[in-house]
Amino acid sequence: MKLSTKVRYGMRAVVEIAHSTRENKTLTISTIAESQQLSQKYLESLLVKLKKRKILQSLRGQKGGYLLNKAPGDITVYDIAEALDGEFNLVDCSEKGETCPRLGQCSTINLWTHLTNTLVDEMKKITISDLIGKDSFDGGYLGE
Amino acid sequence: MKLSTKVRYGMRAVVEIAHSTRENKTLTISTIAESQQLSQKYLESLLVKLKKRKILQSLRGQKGGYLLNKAPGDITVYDIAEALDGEFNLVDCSEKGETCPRLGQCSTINLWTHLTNTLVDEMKKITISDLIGKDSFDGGYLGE
DNA sequence: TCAATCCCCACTAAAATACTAGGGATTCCA
DNA sequence: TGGAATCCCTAGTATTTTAGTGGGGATTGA
Repeated sequence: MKLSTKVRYGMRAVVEIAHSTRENKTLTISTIAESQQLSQKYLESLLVKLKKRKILQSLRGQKGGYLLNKAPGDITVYDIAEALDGEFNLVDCSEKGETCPRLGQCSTINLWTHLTNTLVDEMKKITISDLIGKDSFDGGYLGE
Repeated sequence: MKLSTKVRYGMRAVVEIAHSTRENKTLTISTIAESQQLSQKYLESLLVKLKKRKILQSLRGQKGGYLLNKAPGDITVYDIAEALDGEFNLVDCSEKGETCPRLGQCSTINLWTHLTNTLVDEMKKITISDLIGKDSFDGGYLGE
């Protein structure tokens, strides 16, 4: 069970854009694609999804590029993961339709939803601020 | 990102075996395979892994079958997940080798390890007791 | 002797992931 | 008006992971 590369690329792209936005600059697809070593086309497909979820905004034209659409503190890790991978769930909903013939009621489904919630809650607590603030680099919220 | 069927099947199998062990009975592969609707061969491959990790024990011969090898309270959800899917990690270790050329030091790797730890810690807190105790069925630790 | 685990292997099928590639429209600054 | 950028939609491929299926023979113990 691995996190998709989409989410990892997307997260790093948002972090890059956040730094740039802080300096009132836009960031172009080609710039990000180069720094992350992936194709412009593929990256574009990710950024479009993030824009649809209002996480990013974009400007067209010669001085165009991407910007954050919200304050870094208002963008959670979950927002980004959901935008790129869809709703987060460790098991498919169809599982709920299954019944455990031996136990009458399957006790494991509660376990999976509990674990899903644990992870989702944590992802919702962490924002882009936590990732770009200087404090976070050494000993902050996510530090060792 | 979904939990593998291995872990789901394996967890249910262990729960079944736990119930059976409580009554001092062994449980055969064929019995479990029937109740879970999967092939004996495939189930066998899962149970063998669980046995290697000392989660289960088995008896051969005519009255053979599977039993828990530990008290239910000593078997965590993580033990089972790790036995069947390998070490749990939301990102591959190779990620650590990557460096983010723009930021000097990539801040997202800490995020992924943090989330991995969050989930692993939670899985280690929950044991088979939590799943088979009558209390857990309504309003217990995992109830809802 | 028979019912069970044990152990090892080879193979397939299906699904998800991770891209690649192309093309044309629109916008906006210089 | 030209060029640099996003926008938008589509089709396809390649790789990897997951999820199994199937066979065969050895060992154990009531």
